[in-house]
Amino acid sequence: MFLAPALEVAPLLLGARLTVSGHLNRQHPGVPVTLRITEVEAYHGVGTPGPYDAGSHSRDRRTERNASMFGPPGHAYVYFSYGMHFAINMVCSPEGTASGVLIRAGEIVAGAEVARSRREAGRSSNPIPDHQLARGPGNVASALGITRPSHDGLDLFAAPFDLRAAPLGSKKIASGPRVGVSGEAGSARFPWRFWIEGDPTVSAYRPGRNVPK
DNA sequence: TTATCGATTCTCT
DNA sequence: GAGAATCGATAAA
Repeated sequence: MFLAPALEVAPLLLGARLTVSGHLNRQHPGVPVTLRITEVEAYHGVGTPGPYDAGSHSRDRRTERNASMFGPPGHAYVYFSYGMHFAINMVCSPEGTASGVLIRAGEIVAGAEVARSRREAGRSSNPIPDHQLARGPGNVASALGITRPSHDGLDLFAAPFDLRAAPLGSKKIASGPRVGVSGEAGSARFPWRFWIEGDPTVSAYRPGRNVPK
């Protein structure tokens, strides 16, 4: 087991509340939406103590895409994925080094109507159940109205964000391999996914390709 | 219930 | 040009 910034921070984010005021989202502005975080993943990058993390965007060097992961801790790294989704990370390591925690899922505890209208925009099928409003990293960003051009690199502890720790109570934390990460980095040797056990908002596990036992 | 597949575009090789 | 830290619909079992 390895110890490094993102790995220390990831479990602490479970149960925390992330509020995003909607005004930066031009397509779907609205009242603030608050997420109770229930699932996260840690990623290591350049300059972070611990093993080489082949699943990390910042595994080798700084690029235009991952630049904010090398920025100050406590800020957002927002990336665009699979041609259609955004996902948000909290940067964890000192400026100049890279590590982050991907916010994978949560429960919408305020602003559910705005979140639902953003999620359902452009789709014509069944209404989305409450527990699926922010299930999966792409859905988290969608429900909160987060995009790369408007939110990448911003401080998570200042407007339009407001991140606050919250006690987890009697809930238990579970951990396991990360979702969709290929190769050894997606194996049980990297149990860097953390979630609140039994919570219905936690996303489904999907193994990456070529993951060894 | 589980498996497969298409959508869509950015990033790096 | 290939692959990607995904999602949701549809098909199969």
